[in-house]
Amino acid sequence: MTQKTSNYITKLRNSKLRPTKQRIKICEALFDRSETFHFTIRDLYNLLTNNLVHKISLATVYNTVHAFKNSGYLKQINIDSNNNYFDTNTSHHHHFFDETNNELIDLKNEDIKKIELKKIIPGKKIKSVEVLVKIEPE
Amino acid sequence: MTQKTSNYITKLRNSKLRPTKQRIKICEALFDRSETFHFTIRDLYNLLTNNLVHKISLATVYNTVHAFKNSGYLKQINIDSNNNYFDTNTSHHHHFFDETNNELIDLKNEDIKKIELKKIIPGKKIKSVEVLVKIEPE
DNA sequence: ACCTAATTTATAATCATTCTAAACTGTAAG
DNA sequence: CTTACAGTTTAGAATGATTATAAATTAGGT
Repeated sequence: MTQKTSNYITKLRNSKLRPTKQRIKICEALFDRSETFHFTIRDLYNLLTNNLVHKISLATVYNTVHAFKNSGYLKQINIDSNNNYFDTNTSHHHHFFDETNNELIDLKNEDIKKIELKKIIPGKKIKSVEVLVKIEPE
Repeated sequence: MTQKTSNYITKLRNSKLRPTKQRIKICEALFDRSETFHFTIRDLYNLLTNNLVHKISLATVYNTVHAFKNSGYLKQINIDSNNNYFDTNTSHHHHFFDETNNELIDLKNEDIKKIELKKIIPGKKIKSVEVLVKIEPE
């Protein structure tokens, strides 16, 4: 077994999932990359079923992606109600979004000046601060 | 005809919509308010059909809200894929979102220190910068 | 190799949203 | 004031994403 595969098995076990053939294939599609990967469930499903002999059902893709999201191995990005994206970059960061081609680009936390709020909500604490920068051709 | 009603008719005409009974009712529900109103289409539909004798169809609510969004009289707020909100506050501002009760709170642009990006995308210009602050009980 | 609980899968169900086409209405011309 | 017609409303159908179901299959321990 390769180092990569045993790494996937660890991720799966940490997500309370047994390492099955289908889930390993999903891990390969998601994590065997040099760049971060922004995708919709449909993107991932198409990628998996176009390239592989053994089909993986849509339900399994949904279940596995959501388990990884819940265990912190994937981040969900909220752009708008039409596009539900996930991100393999789980560090604290933000995004550019180009609506002309639905392209997402990471904006590293250090590439944005610290966000300072002058307003607080009594009885509430801040859970997260997300910035979305929409861009368009010049 | 009241001042308010003629204001609604102006909004409708500017949105390329004829002022019909249904659309005036929708305007009253949306714009006859002292505070900004955050709502989903379903919220608005329930509000309209619970309180009024004459029913308004869901399709008309969708059509009218989207026309107002396109003409700039409403702003769409992207929280997550489950909740598609609209906002009667069309000024440049941001939001707090409390997931425990799905409550949205405005964060005025002057209540946040100017956001400065150290990264640019060649060939692209910035269209909008949206900040979403998720909060939770302390 | 067996047992059992977890998993996969096709399919159905659900939910938000959009589409459709027939009935209705606002508007402007006569 | 009436008419004509394009715009509007509406119920219901269609769509598309997501979730649920339940029967067949599989993983992991004994």
